Amino acid sequence: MPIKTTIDKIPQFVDQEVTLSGWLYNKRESKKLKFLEIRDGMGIIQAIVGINDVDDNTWEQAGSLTQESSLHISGRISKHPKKDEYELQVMPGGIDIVQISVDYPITPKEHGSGFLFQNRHLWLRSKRPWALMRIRSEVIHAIRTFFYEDGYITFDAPIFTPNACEGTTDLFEVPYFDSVAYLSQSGQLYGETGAMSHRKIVVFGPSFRAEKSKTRRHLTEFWHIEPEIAWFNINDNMELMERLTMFVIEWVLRKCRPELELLERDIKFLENIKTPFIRLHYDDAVNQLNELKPDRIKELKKELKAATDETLQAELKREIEELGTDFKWGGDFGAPDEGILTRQYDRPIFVHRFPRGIKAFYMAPDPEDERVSLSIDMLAPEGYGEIIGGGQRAEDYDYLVAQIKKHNLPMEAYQWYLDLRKYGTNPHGGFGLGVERTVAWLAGVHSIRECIPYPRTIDRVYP
RNA sequence: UCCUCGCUAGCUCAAUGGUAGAGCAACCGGCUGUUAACCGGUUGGUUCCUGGUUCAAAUCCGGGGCGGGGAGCCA
Repeated sequence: MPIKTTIDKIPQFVDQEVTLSGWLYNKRESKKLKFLEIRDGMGIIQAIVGINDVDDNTWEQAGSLTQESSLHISGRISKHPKKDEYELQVMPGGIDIVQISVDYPITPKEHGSGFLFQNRHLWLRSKRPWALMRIRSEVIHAIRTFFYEDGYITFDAPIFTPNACEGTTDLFEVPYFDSVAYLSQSGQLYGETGAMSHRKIVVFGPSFRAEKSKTRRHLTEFWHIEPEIAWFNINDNMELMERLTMFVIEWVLRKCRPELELLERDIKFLENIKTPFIRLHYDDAVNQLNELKPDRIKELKKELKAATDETLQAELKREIEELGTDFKWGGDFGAPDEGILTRQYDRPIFVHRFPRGIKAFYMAPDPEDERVSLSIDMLAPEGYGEIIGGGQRAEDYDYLVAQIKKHNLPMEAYQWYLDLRKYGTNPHGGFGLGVERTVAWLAGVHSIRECIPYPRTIDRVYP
C-alpha cells in the first residue's frame, strides 16, 4: 500500500511507493512516455507514465488529463536522471481522477496583468503568486514573532471608526444603523491608548484609504503593522524600525530561498544590507537632493536620447522638467526625489524631522526647532520608496487642540484621544509599516498588487 | 482629481480607409526522457458600445464603458 504524503516530504520516500493528491499543472507526452507535472499545493513534482510500466487504462487516463484536473496519483519515488530533483514513476492503476477540468483559462503562456487579476482566484495557483503568498506569510510571521519576542502586546484596533485619523478626504464612509461610520485608515490613535495601558503594543490589521491613486504602490485596502510605545523618543523609534527591518530581512532570507529563486530575486542586495541605516535630517535630504539633481537630469537626458518609445520619451521629458527646479524647503518628496535619494545608498534610509506642515496633526514638534516635527519616513532601497512612516506624537494637550483646529477636524470626535494628554501624558511614538510594500521590496516584484491575495484598487473589487 | 496608453479569436498580439491574420491554448495526428517540449493539421471573430464622416471604417471624428501605466497623496 503506497504511503499518503505531500510533495514537500518527497525526499524521505526515495525508492518507496507513495500517493499524492493534487492537480495537473502541465503535461508533455510522446508515444511511449507521458510527463505529468503534479502540483499539490506544497510543491510540484514530475510524474512519469511509461506505456510499458502501466496497464492500458492508466495510460489512457494519463492521456485524458487536462490542466488543473484533480487526481490522486501513486508510484515509486526516484531521482531525476539529469536534474537534482525527484520524480514519481507511476505504477499500474496509479491514477485516480477526481475531476477532469475543462478550458482552464490560465495557460503556461504569457498573459496580461488585467486578465490575470480578473482571474486572480485561479491565478493564485500559478508559481509566481504561489511563491509571493508564501513570502507574504513569512513576512507577517516574522513581524509578529519579532514583536512577541520583544514583549509587545497585540492590540487590535476597531475597523469601524467614528472619526478620521489623518483627514476625511480619503475615508470610506459606510452606513452604520441610523448613522455613518468610516473604515479605519489607521489603528494608530487606538494604538496610543493601548500603549498607555501596556507600554508596548502592536496593532495589526487592514487599513482602508479611498485615495484615487492608480499606481503600483497603492491599494485601497492594505495590511498595516502599527507598533506604539509609551516613553519612547524619535531615536528609539528609528532604532526599532531598523531592528525590525533587519529581523524580517534575515527571516525571509532564511525561510524563503526557493521562493526568492523562483521569483529570480537578486538576493545579494538583501544579504549586503547592514546597520546602521542612513539617518538624514530633512534639511540635509533637501540639500543632497538639490546637489544630486543636475547629475540625475544629465542621466535622464542620456536616457531620453537613447529612448525610441514615445510614451517613455514623454515620461522622461516630464521627469526632467519636474527636476529642473530646485526642491524648496517645506515640500514633500515625490517619487523621483525618493529615487534620487535612495539610489546612492546600499541600505534603507531614514529621513527625519519633516516640516510640520506636511505631516499629520498628531506629530510632535521638535523642541529644538519648531519648524519641524519629530517624524520619520523609512525609504527602502532599489527604488521601492517609503515603506514605513512614523514619529513621536505630540504630548502637549494645548498643542494638540490647536492642531485639531488648524486641520479643521471635528473636536468632539477627538475627546477620547485628547484624554490621553490629560491623564498622564508622556513622550510616545510608533510607526506604520505597509505589509504589501515590504513584501514587494523583499521579493523584488514591481507592483504591490501581486503581494496580497485579492488586491483592492480604485477600479477593481472583483473577484 | 489630472496626464497618458490601450480595447481585434479563450490568451498575447498583427492588419496604408479597400477580402480580418499569426503564435499559443483547445481538438485530431506524429514523435523513446520531455520540462513554457517539439512537428503536421483542424476548429475558432458582434474588431468594447454608440452616434457620425465616407462609395467603403478594426482603422478617421464625437460621446460612453472597461482596463494598463503614471502624477499628486500616502503604507
